Amino acid sequence: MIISIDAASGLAIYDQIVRQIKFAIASEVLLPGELIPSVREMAKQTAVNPNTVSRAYRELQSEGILDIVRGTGLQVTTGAVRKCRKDRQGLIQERLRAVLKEAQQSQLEVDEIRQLIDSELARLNGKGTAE
Amino acid sequence: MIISIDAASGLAIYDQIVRQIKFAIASEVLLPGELIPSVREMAKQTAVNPNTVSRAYRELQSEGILDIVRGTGLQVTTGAVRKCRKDRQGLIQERLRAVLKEAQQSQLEVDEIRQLIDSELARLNGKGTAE
Amino acid sequence: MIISIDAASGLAIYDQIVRQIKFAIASEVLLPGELIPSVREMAKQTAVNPNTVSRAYRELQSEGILDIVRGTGLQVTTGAVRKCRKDRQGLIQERLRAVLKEAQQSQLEVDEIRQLIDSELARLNGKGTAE
Amino acid sequence: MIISIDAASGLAIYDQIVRQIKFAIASEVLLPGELIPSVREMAKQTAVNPNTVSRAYRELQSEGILDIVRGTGLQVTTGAVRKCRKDRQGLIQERLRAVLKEAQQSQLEVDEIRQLIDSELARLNGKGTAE
DNA sequence: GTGGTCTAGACCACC
DNA sequence: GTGGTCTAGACCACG
Repeated sequence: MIISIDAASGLAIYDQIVRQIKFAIASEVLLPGELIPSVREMAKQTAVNPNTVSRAYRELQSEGILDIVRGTGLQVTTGAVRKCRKDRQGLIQERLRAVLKEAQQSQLEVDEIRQLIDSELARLNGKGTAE
Repeated sequence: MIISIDAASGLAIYDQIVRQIKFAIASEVLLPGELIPSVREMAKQTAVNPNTVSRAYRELQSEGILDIVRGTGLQVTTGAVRKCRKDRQGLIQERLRAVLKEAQQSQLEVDEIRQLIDSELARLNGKGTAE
Repeated sequence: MIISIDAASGLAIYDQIVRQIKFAIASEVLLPGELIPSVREMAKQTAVNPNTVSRAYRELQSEGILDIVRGTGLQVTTGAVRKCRKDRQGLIQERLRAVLKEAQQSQLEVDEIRQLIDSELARLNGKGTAE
Repeated sequence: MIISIDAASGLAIYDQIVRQIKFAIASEVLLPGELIPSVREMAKQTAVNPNTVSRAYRELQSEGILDIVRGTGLQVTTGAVRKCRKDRQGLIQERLRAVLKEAQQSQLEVDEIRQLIDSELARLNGKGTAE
């Protein structure tokens, strides 16, 4: 599982971690029962302070998505997949809605918005395919 | 000009005001030379703290989009339209890109993403038409 | 509202704060709509690090007991009283149960346990009355 | 001797073991000279990590309650009974005091607290009798 | 002034 | 090794 942090995005780092882990579980990159990377390991991998990682993990625990195995690590719970699947679309939708609402408010022509969307999707796919 | 604030969106309120005023100028809802609503009036209309409105106006002044007319108020500068037009697409694109990138990272099927986009666009247009 | 922290109790400090605030709300010492003491003020009063207070407040927020009023402080929500009332007995019961279970396991005579309870209750009441 | 561990209680597992062994000695369920269950056996019986059991035993050794018999195991020392008897009431009292103090702080009516205590005692006795 | 976030570094309990 | 807790101190956004 690869977590990529964009410190300049304006989104809280801990929240980026939370969301990406939910997505990983939703798409079964992380499976129930599996141990997620340790706080220290994730901190090293993402170049983020361990406390920040810990906060993200705590959040996931309080949502019932992770379970502590004392002295061993944090485990994906059995109910996590369903919960994360359910969350995934909502998380994306929420942000998408805000952006599209703003796009509309900007009085850009609908065509221009669609064009922007298409070019960005193409850009992402191109990138994804290229790598 | 109607400014609508979404306090729950997590986005900075002053920034929502800044962006929406830029959009209003770009689409010539606000014209050069025109006075924008006073801090007090805008604060009342948007139910936002006057200090926050003031901060947004200060930001726009420092970008050369608004001009102080002593004893009268703030007016849109002559160069504002071109500047805001130039900004508009970039501001939207930046946010759109971040959202679509996350959508892709979430491993949602491209079809599902497109579906979400279409349903949100329809929702917005429906709302816009209805009102 | 007075929060008293016992650092030697073994209970997490943030949790002591959470519980005592819940109790204050349950017994209407803190009322819905009221602002609770600021993070810095509470930190000063309890001689605890502001981060620790902040964590307690965040926990209460995520349980829907506190609400943020941007730039102003944290407010007791309208639903908080019911929620805290419901929690209160459970929180006490949980700890009481554990202690009594251990007391029983210790093979102390039931009479001895009752005697201990009575003497502790008397001690507390005496103290409470005296002060 | 039956040791029952409550992993969800938040109390240190090794301490639960220490205390219950002390109680067993105080009530002469474990007699001086007797060998206590091996680390491995105790670990199996309680479903606890052997290291944790080992730590508890080490603690009891350092308090002079257990004695190592080389190649054989750990036995209860002759002075243990007196020591554990002396400790027992204090250990219970300490916890009881903390819980009752919190109960009082919670502004629950004294009657309600007594009711809780009685129902918990009844519950425990009922359970104890049933088994 | 308010809370939110992040970093850095410490100590503890458990495996 | 694991996570949990706490402290100290910095910076930001909002009112």
